[in-house]
Amino acid sequence: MGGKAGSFLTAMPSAGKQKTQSPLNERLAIGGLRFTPQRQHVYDVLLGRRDHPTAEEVFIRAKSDMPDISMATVYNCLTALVKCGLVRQVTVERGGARFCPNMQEHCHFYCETCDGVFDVDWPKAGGVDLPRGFKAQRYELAIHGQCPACARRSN
Amino acid sequence: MGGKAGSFLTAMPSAGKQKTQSPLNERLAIGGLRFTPQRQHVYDVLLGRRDHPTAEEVFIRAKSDMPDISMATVYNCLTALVKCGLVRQVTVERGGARFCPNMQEHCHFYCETCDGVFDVDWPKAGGVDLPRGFKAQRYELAIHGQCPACARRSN
DNA sequence: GTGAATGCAAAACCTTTGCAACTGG
DNA sequence: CCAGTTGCAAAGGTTTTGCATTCAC
Repeated sequence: MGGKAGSFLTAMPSAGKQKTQSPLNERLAIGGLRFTPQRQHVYDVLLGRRDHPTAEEVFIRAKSDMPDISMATVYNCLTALVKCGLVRQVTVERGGARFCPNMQEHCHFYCETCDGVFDVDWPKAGGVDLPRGFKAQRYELAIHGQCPACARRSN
Repeated sequence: MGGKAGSFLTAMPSAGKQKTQSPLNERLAIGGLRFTPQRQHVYDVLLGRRDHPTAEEVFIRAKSDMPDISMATVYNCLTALVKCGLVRQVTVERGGARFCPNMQEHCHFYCETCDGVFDVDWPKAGGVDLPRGFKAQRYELAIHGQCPACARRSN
């Protein structure tokens, strides 16, 4: 709710503002999508922050550097980024979807107290015996509980 | 669930109108919630079908036997059932939340083609190394892919 | 040049809320 | 009796859509 929903994470060598727009460029092309400054910028906004912003939060951050960008375009860009495999869409129980540029195998930990979302290593995705005939493409594990800060506070 | 549409699937072992309102009854009481005919009926609707209906689908089904029930009440009942541990709320990427009266340990398989939701055994919930300090309360695994029928059709 | 993407506003969709009347314990 | 629940309608928040304009390829 009110809180900043900050979620820091495992140290990631993310680095800000690399000029390698190449991957976006090419990834979009593969999917028949066009490269636009808006898509680059939305992607940069996501890369620049390691929390898991909602579409609206992305919009606000994007707008500060690109005042004319619209909400509809942000949704369009996010959808394009998800389609070309650079961003994961994370569905939460309450509130809007969140977006995450970490494409490594991992799952999400949701703090029920502060609503923060944290990345957690999950190397062995899979490992479920599916009934015959089912074809799995993607596994998503959500863990609900309390993050260290909130757990400490409620002790 | 009553008489209408009776043709197929007399199969459900559940039997109509059982008098065992006891579990709902008690479960609600434990949480300080009241037993009402609406809550019983919404629960019956969920038990009577093994798919994973949305709130609106529950509403439509409930309304056929209880014409005065309102959407707000359906939401209220579903929330109450979730709170007292008789129903799971399942969040999907597209469309509204779905509700599932199967409380055994299992995960959900989402067919990307037909949007169907299937229960899959998942005995070993857990098995993730959480960073120090995180306290897990609940694990939810979602598997996305194609169900047998859709997989066959797209071959 | 042409179709795709943008920006804007309105619509659609899902869920919650306020409130008077009702009811379960 | 009284707090919790219902039904209704209206509001709230999120996402999509229609359309004229602009832009990437």
